[in-house]
Amino acid sequence: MSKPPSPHRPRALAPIERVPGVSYGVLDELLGYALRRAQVAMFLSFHRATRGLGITPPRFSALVIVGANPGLSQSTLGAVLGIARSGAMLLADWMVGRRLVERRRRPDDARAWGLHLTRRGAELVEKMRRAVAQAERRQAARLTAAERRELLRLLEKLAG
Amino acid sequence: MSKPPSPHRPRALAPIERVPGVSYGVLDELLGYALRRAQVAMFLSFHRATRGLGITPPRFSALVIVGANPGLSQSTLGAVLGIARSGAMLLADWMVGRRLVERRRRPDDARAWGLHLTRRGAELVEKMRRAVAQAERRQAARLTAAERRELLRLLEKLAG
DNA sequence: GGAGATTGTTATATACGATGACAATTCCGG
DNA sequence: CCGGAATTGTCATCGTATATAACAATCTCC
Repeated sequence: MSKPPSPHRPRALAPIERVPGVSYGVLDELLGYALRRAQVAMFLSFHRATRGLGITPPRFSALVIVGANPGLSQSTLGAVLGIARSGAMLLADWMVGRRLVERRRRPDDARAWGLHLTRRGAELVEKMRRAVAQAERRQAARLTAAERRELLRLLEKLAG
Repeated sequence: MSKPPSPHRPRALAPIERVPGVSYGVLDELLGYALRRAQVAMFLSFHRATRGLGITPPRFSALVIVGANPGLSQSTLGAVLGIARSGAMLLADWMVGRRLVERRRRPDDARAWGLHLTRRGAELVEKMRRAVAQAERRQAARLTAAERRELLRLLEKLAG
């Protein structure tokens, strides 16, 4: 069993433009490559829309998840986001440091913390939610509403 | 102008499973989130299929691009992949170190190198191409052929 | 010919995630 | 109810991939 390399990462802070005069070979036929280009485009749109909120997609996801599941443990947060416990802790530290989230002891399990949005956190989530929705709308403006729904459906189906 | 945070990265080496009993809130409606889940799934499929070849998606892309554009400069390679010159150089170093690619002086420009696949590189690209195509086929088996084409089309349209 | 852009290179910094260890606590089979 | 196994949060450490900034050599264009 070989050790897996690090996952495929969108690295660009600028759109990945097609370079004129360059042939892309088999890349043009591959879902993986198209997926990455689309993700970089969405990331940039996200970043533009949330500039100044100090947020990133993982942080946004974490806040939304905590908001939707009060009392969630850090381990479960990590599982939901697909990261290790240690990473979930750093994320929680960040949220707590900004007073967006509180750690409360759980009566049922003295090992675990329960994560809860503060009032401040809830307000920020709402602000972010609007900004992100706008970013989505702007980027997805390249598609019709029906195409957007279809794309969402196909992505879910592909990811399983 | 705030400094951009690092781009949205798929971090998981395991599929991002839905955790039962957890609500995903607004995330379920967002293209960005669906895109990431799909990309992680494709990355895992890629990794499984190319295990042992010591390859990653960026390296694969770089080799394909060099193969399709003999004599390409490192700067252009970086532009195509959407990374900085310095990163393109590391990628080139890796390819040259494995004797998959040669740097040849260009008669028209003494600053730039021209990158060329070696015979060994061309053979590896062909082997990889087959493995990656198989990975795509296996993962995209969740979709019909028509759905796969439609997904590709929508992703291209979204990325612009 | 010279100013300014481009190319490759190097050094440095940063961000994010994994891994592996640890103590406290909980769970579970007997 | 007891003791081993699993889980939780924490910490220290490592690895990878990126960016940025500087530099010399070279090219472009006026």
